[in-house]
Amino acid sequence: MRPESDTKQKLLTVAMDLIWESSYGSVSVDDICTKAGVNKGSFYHAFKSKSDLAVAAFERHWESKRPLLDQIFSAQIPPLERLEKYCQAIVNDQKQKYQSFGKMLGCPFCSVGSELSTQDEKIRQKAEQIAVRSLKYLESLIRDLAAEGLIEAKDTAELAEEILSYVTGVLMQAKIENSVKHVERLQHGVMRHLGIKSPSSVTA
Amino acid sequence: MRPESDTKQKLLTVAMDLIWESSYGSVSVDDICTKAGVNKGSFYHAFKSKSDLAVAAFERHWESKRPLLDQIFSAQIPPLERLEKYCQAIVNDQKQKYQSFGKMLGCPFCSVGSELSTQDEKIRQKAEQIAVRSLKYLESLIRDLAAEGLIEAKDTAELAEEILSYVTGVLMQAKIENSVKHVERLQHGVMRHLGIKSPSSVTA
DNA sequence: CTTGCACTATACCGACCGGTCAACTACAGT
DNA sequence: ACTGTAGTTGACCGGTCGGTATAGTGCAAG
Repeated sequence: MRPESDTKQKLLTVAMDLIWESSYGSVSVDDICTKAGVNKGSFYHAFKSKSDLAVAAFERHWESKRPLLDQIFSAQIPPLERLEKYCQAIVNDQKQKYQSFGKMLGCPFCSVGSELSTQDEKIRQKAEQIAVRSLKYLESLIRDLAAEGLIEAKDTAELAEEILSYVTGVLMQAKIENSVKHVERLQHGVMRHLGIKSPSSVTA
Repeated sequence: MRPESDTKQKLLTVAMDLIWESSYGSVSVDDICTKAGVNKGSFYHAFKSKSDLAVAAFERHWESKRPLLDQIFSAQIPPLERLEKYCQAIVNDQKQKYQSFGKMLGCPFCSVGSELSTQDEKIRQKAEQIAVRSLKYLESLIRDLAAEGLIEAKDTAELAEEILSYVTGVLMQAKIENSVKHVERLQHGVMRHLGIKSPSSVTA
């Protein structure tokens, strides 16, 4: 086929969708192949295992989100506004998924990471790597918030980890509660953790 | 057998252990039966499905933790000390599991809840119920902290949800990172979220 | 002794699992 | 036209899945 590897791309997209909607364990290779319109043999020509596909799907999903993240966390934007946009992007994403699927899906990296971290080391490492990448955005944001005197941060790295834990925790609880309500207060909770009082701008 | 249902108890305990160590999807009914020394027939005499067993195991695990929780959150203890003990209990539990299994296991309710919330409504509801029970402890604690003037809490329920999200988020990240380091800062992070400065007592 | 019942034991079910394989196709370089 | 190779196809593998069927056990009440 001409288009490089159409098959690979299709498999990655479909795998991410299916696994995000249910779980790694409950989605079979056949499920993925069927929905992607790809034969079993082609699957194993493109990826050497189901686990391998999951790792690649993680990477691809992150890459697909990067442009938006780079935009949100742009140094051109005042840090407080970055924070707002970040939280809003998460909330919007979750709401959109909720409308599509009728249920809260949470963070795919965390859901699968939490499911498989004790069993599949490669997937655990990938989930960890993505957490580390997320922390880079947050650390930079926190430093800039401190530079503007909005917060006092002696321990930037630790604070970033706390924020990430909180954000992912909220998404997990929202999934368990299967409700958007919880996640809508995300920004408020993040602000409280950072010790920022402000009602800030409207941003609407 | 005399001892009521020894079989049932054994299955519940073994199921919790195995599922906590790996995941719901990767533990089979046969695995559970073998490790519990129970035959398949007896399993399905005691529980009508694997999912049913999981729900019962959740309930049993919570009940086994209740005495400790009631003790930690006793109104006889100053609220700040309750908070410290709560965090310490979690850290100790995680460390102990880490030593036993060589890996971080996180919170079983959250791991399984996150894995199955979109697929098994009964398990989702059980996980949610346990979250609600946990919130009761936290809300009461927060009210008492406010009564002592240690924090200002207009929105007790929301604050309790935030703390629970943070705590479970930390446990999940610790599992993904497979490190105790992260979870050791739990108390510090909780204090920050509550806006309590104090280095407080040593408690060591 | 006999009946009834809670519980156990094991063989078994069809469906499905992740993964393999050899035959095949399409196309690039020669 | 010939060959090497990347990619495709679908039948097929042994094993395992959650769950069932049925026969058998020990025991307490009649």
